[in-house]
Amino acid sequence: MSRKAPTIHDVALRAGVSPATASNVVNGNRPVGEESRARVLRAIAELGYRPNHLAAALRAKRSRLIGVAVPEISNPFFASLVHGLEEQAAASDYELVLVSTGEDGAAERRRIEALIDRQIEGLIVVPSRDDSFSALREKRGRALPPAVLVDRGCESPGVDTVGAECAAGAYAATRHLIELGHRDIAALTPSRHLANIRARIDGYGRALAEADLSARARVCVGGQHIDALRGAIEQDLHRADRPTAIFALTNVAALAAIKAVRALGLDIPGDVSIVGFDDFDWMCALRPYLTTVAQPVDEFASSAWRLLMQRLSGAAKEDDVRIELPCALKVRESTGPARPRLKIAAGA
Amino acid sequence: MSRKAPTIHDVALRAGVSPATASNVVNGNRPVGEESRARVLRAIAELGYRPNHLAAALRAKRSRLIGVAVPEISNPFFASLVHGLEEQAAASDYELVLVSTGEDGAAERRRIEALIDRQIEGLIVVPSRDDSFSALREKRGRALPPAVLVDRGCESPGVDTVGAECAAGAYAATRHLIELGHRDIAALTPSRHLANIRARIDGYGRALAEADLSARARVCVGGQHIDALRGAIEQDLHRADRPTAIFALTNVAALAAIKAVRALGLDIPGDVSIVGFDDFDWMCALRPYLTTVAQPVDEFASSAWRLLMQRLSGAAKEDDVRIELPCALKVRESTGPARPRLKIAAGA
DNA sequence: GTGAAAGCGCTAACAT
DNA sequence: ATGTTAGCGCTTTCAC
Repeated sequence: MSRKAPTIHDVALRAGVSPATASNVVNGNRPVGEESRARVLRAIAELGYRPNHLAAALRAKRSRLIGVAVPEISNPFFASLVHGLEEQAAASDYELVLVSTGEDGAAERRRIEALIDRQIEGLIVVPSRDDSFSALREKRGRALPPAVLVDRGCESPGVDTVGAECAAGAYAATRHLIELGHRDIAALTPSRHLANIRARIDGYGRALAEADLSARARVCVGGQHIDALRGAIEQDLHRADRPTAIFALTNVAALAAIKAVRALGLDIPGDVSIVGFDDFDWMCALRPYLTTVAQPVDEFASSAWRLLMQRLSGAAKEDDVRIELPCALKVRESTGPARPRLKIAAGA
Repeated sequence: MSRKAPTIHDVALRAGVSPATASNVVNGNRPVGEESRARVLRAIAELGYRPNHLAAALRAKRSRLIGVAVPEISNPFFASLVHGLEEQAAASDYELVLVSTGEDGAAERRRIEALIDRQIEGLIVVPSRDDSFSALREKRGRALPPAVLVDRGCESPGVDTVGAECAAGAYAATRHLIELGHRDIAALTPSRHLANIRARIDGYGRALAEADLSARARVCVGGQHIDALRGAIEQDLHRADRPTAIFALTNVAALAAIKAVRALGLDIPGDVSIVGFDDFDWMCALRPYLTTVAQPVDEFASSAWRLLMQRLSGAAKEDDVRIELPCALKVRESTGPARPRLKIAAGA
């Protein structure tokens, strides 16, 4: 270790000016004369001075830190979201403090409170439950920083939100399946507790209803874990009146559905068609390329960032802003015409 | 906005003790009497006091912030790494500040310096180049926090590193291909500039050499971008003596190889076998399940964290610690026996 | 345009 | 076991 890092005081000393002036050179808060500026700059270079953001943040009450909380970083959807947010942060001279909540309410609250205790200026959250944020506010009173909820909790009062038109996306996907002649279409979902999931179920239900298929609606709820999801849909697939198509309501559900169908030796889309949710590279690498409802995740990130910056600048109006972005149905190879069911597992 | 948040001073006042005692209750730095402790705790609850980590960090010179820099968050390998690190952080009462460097040296330096200016206590980096860290140290002198390099730069002096036994992994993969009868095995890689990639190339070369196939070695360098990679290997695939197997040295290269092979209407593994690198869920969802060299990414995270914590506690010895974890060859469906080449694109 | 002085909220000496 | 004091490094009044 060399001697301790130079402070702005050292810079000021060496430049023969006051700390205030040195500070003003570093972060142009006030105009500084040609002469002084040059000397300060020189001193900075000579000393290798670097500002201490912590101290600046404490004094100015601006940490330039944004807290980000997602349920699970390795989920490609959330990973893409974080990626987009990081890009925005880098461009606006902010840093991201990232926590993972694991779809667990208690852990979520602890992690988000840790973020707040660190004086983050704003919060971007994919909550584990729709009411997570309201619950948090109840606990913390008005001491919450500006926040934007993404993907989930899109009806939460008192906070801006960004989500997708899930009902429309799900409707389009289900229509697609119906037009292919499917009449037994199962929806596979981790839970029914999230509004965005319920919107997907609604879209699915509406498409069925329009085709007079309401009686055949079946929503298979499999839980968060992929193995549980897979087990749940596998049971359904074992029935004599097994579905000829599965609409997976999340990307994890899609993976589970694929594995279940494979495990039973059924062909995609020959025996069972599959529509997934979300979209990323690996979905169109291996066969069959997955038909899916793509959410505009990059726009999620940029919209959430924009909303948050507006709140931080105080330029936002009182009302909560609700952004709903359209989904896009990507028809690829995992969906095909319905065929009469054969007995399953009748050999290779 | 309600009135400003209570400080530890307010707590002390209300509990009728000194700020020091209140502080000691909050973060058990020194023992506190039963009586005082109870009153402080009550004051904290009544006031809804929350400590300001920024101020604590400034004073104690311990930010409990760890900087993490990865080339690209949405790459599933890095996403898993970050996920693992976040788990460790949550368990040790640290927070992660995450930046993305985009495989770009200049951006990397800027982002990492931003991290340092925020007084992070330690740094976990997947550098964009093997010498990134040395270059950084040159610029910043000894003012660098303890750091651990993961995956890349594993020979950098003056810093602990965690990586995989890439040469052994690549050797095993290539042997596997050779045992299947392949003699024209192309290696596809984004670049040759990273030591871990070179180790993979070495392992590949050694296996070829042992089988007297050195003359047929071909390393196809395609660049960072997936389309470029794909174009590069597609060219190779167009040649009359096209490879019957491709060993993709990264997960992005694997994706590119698959797309290229598909685009030419070739069958995997019938016409071309493929071995990938890294391992994650989607690799064994769609067909054919990808044969791959799996790196122990969770162990990367836990080892890196452990090393960093040791440095932070001062318990580490002087010497750089080098951890090399074994890879595992996962033989699945994308590799099969070599078949004589037929003319390509001869119709459906 | 510049400087002096006063803290931001907290913890670490040094007392007792 | 507890209190008193003095800052951490910075920015911001308030003067000039």
